[in-house]
Amino acid sequence: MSKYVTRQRKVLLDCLNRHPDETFSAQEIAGMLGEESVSLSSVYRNLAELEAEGKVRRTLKGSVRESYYQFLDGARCKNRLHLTCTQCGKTAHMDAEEARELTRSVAKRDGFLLDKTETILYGVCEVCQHAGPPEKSEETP
Amino acid sequence: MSKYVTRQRKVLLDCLNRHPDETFSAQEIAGMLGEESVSLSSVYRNLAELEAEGKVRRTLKGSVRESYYQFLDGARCKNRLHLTCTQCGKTAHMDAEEARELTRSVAKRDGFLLDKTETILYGVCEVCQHAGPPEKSEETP
DNA sequence: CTAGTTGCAAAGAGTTTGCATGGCG
DNA sequence: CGCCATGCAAACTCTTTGCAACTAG
Repeated sequence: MSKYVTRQRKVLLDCLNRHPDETFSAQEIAGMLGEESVSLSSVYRNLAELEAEGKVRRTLKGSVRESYYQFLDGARCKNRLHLTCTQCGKTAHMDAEEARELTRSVAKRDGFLLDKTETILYGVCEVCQHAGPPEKSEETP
Repeated sequence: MSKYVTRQRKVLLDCLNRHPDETFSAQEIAGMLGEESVSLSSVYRNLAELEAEGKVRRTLKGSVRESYYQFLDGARCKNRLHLTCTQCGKTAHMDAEEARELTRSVAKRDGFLLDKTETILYGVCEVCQHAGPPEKSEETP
């Protein structure tokens, strides 16, 4: 799709490459790049292109009507399932073997053909578990 | 929350009860009830209430910016994971034992604490697999 | 009668699009 | 120089909200 290598495109890709496991809204991304650097519409247009190329995944977070975009490292994501932390937003990759087992189990027991690219498992990652639950007002006395 | 039993509320609940495993957008629901029967805003307001009570789950489908609502049968969903078919939109329930195994596996191998209420596995259900892939234009010759 | 609900229309928020300008090749 | 990409602002869509009228209990 992309025929020209523009400054904006470079800045965006650079940013995504630096944050392979995180998800951001279009507005957050525009903010990270500096509002003056890339216009919001270009961010949207480029993300849409990247999504079509399979280099970026677009998800809908929580109950909000806002899209979140995540850079996909082809090699790391191949045949894996994603584990996204509902607290810090980072994504871990289930290893291929484990993913295969799950796929097999679901196929056998439920007759369900799991789609690895669409499915995301939500929960709390190791780091956040140890950090304890998010404090309600301040730290627990 | 709901203190009064209004006609609109009855109609909506009735409809949801009739379609426990399917997901619909607010507009689709309003349509099913008959536009003249319940106003769109009331549909939204009641769904929001039901969601807060945990009787309805709100998800964001595909890459669209539209919310989809699904009636949750408390008993059936307890401790289960949901398997939603990307083709027909219906949801099946992974049995409790299988869900427990998966939770355990993910905890041990990835240190990830799975959230059963948030996670939905996407894929193709048994029926749609046998029905073959969705025809592109018409039936395969 | 009183307080929760409804409907309508207007306000909001995120995303998309039309069009002129700008920049890559 | 030609065509793609950018920016801005207007257009869109889904969802929320304010407010007066309505109605369940």
